Amino acid sequence: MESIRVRFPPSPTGLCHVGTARMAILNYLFARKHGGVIIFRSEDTDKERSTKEFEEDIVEQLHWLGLEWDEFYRDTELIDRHKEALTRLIADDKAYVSEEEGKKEAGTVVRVVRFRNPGREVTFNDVIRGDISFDTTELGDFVIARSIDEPLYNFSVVVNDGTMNITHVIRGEDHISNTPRQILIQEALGYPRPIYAHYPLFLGTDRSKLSKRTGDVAVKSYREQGFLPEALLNYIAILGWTPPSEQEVMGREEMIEEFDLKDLHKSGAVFDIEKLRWYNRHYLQAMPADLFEAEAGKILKESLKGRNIPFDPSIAASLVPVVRERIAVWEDLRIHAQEGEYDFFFADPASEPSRIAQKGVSAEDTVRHLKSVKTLLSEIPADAYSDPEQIKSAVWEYAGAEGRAAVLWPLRYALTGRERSPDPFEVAHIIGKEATLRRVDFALSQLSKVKV
RNA sequence: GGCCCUAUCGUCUAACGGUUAGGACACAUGCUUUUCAAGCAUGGAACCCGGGUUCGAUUCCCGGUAGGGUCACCA
Repeated sequence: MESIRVRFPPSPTGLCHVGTARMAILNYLFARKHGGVIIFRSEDTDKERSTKEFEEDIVEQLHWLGLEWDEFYRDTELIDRHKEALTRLIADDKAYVSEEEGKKEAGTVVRVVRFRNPGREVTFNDVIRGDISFDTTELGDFVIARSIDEPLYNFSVVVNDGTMNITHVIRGEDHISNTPRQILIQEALGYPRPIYAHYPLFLGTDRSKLSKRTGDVAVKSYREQGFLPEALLNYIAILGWTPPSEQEVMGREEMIEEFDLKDLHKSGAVFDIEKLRWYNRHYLQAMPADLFEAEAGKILKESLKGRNIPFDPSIAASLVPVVRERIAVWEDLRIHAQEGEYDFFFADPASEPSRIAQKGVSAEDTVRHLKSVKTLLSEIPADAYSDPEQIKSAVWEYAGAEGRAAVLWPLRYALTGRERSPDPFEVAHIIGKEATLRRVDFALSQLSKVKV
């Protein structure tokens, strides 16, 4: 077979959505697998709805996902070849100019170009679905151009695909019903028929076509929420495709290696954000520590600033493992940070006296425990705080003897001022000996107030 | 409504006539160094219905039902 040529033909009438991304990903994997050429073609035929901004967004988001292409075109810049084809069709009497009432404004007369439909059955083979047949007589002499200068989508794609020697048309099944009329035009123009593969659409949670109504669809919005491109790429590719290895987590190269159109599914799949989050957590775990630290630090710093809490980069650095196991998406960290979940790492908490004691444990016992713990913690050298295990072993025997909850809860609360937090040893390790002892002292002073 | 497509746990899926119908996400319970998170273990959870074909159908065929897509001078 001659070399493979595929296309990404988004229409720039909206932000890049996950459906656009999927179309690009599937074409990309296929082309790269076979060493083919990828053509990005902005289908801006509809001048009223198409904008430069949308086109830029699509290009930007696809690049963000790590996709590339070899050639770039805009449909409107291809008008000469559309006109040539249209003229030829009319000259051959395969299309004709028709004067009729304008649909947009009643009473006006327009001259549209209609395709002379031979009216026969069209059967085409779809790699994913097998043979599909349509009786095209019901289509009638459909309109292919508003005027000689304004070709319509179904006409211009055929000319574009034909003149660009596209060999494989891989697109969503919403185009199945366009295929027979495109084939008719294609045959009238004498272009070879490409190989078709129509994959099913992503579904929203209500099982209808995924749209703004049924879920978040803009790639940009996932990006802003802090999803990683690898995660989105992996999830979108795998949803509706089972590679031979049946692996779910795969990087780009691995996916290219395994890709085959035949393995695409025939039925639609619900786009599940929970599973996407799971993928994202996975890729966040795999992220190099320094990159993770940079991003996490940025978010923490920004959040702390709003509450006038001093940011300490070295503390932020040691927070990497703590944060890493608590978030699936960067947005989670933003929310947690905003709720003050990490404030105590950077500034002493204002412990509520009434919450220091573990439920059911008296203030007297709690004071006794905290004092003992303080002694134990002050006896170990400051550099032992570099290892949470050493802190733990200093206190562990005592806690075991007196009741872990009774001892450890007040310690943890004294250090964090929160009902929920990482364990006290991890916290002590991060804030260091000095702050640890200071916070225990403060809790003790708070308790003395409540005792009266 | 016409035409086209589809049909396994809540969701994503495996199975290519014979399986205790497998896995992942989510969920529930338990465990681990109080709480939270993570991790680990365990558990509940599916073959749309009816006819055929066959010794035997989740699997093949037909019909029904349900869901989706599409019916523009949008793409």
